[in-house]
Amino acid sequence: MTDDATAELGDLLMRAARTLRRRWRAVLAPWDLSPHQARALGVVGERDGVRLSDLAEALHIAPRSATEVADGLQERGLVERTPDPGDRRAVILRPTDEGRRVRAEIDAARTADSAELFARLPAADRTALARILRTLAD
Amino acid sequence: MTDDATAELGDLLMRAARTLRRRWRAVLAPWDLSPHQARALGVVGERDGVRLSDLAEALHIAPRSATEVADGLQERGLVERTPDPGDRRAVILRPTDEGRRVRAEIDAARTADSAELFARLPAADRTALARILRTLAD
DNA sequence: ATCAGATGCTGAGGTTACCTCACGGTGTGG
DNA sequence: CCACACCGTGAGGTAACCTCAGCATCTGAT
Repeated sequence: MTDDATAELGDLLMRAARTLRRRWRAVLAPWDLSPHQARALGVVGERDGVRLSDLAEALHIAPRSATEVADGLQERGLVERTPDPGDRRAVILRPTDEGRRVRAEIDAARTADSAELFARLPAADRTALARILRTLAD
Repeated sequence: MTDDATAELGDLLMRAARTLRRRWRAVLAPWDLSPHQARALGVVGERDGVRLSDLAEALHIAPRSATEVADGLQERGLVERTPDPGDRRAVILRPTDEGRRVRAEIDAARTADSAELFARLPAADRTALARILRTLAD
């Protein structure tokens, strides 16, 4: 395979990712959440009770920025701040009941959309794709 | 394949794309250009002479924002604004000599990096990946 | 036991990359 | 020939990041 073809591979990968990102954004629209907020809600709901600093690490953003993401989610009533009983400096983020509900809905919608997109591929291709991508992702 | 596995496929695709994006950013560092600026330089150099509005369309941004991207590239001496002889409202962007040189260097570096990354894969996988991704990208 | 230094969150203020709106200059079709 | 559309840009706004400083709190070495 020539260099030219590998360069195109990068391009194709980017394009496919963009397709996925666009669909993801569309899936999210009904809840009026940004992809980043949805991801944050996912992190908070994953383990029940997450420190702000843990959220920052999970989202690869500065701790200060995690405060803002939490503010946004809290304003929408999806998460709440509670004091950490073990460390009075820290704040624990927990999903509210609605937060848990929304998270579950979004999760289902995302899974359904993903299934729909990848249904274009025969099963063998899906397996191959997964294997190949695993090799590429760091 | 279960829904769960297709959900993971989406995840893997995003992760691979992120790897690529990170590398791309690193490749670009020596020229102190953002990915977006590099892409803009690529567009301007591709067809010699591009309208600002064409640039906007190519980059999927508002015309007003293309002005700013052009400003940035012009400040670095990589492109220049020339009047469109056929339409006195319009501005044609052209790469300067250095712009052309930088574009070529970046292009070579990107191609080399892409080749290095995809060299992890056997040739058959590269072909398969290209075919599969083409199916997915819109 | 103490206290110097590290850690956790957030206010203040900055940057970047977008956006919309309004405008002046210019093309164009009825 | 002129109403209207279109080109680029100034003005001003927003979202999502950032750094730095500060306060409260924890922790380890002495």
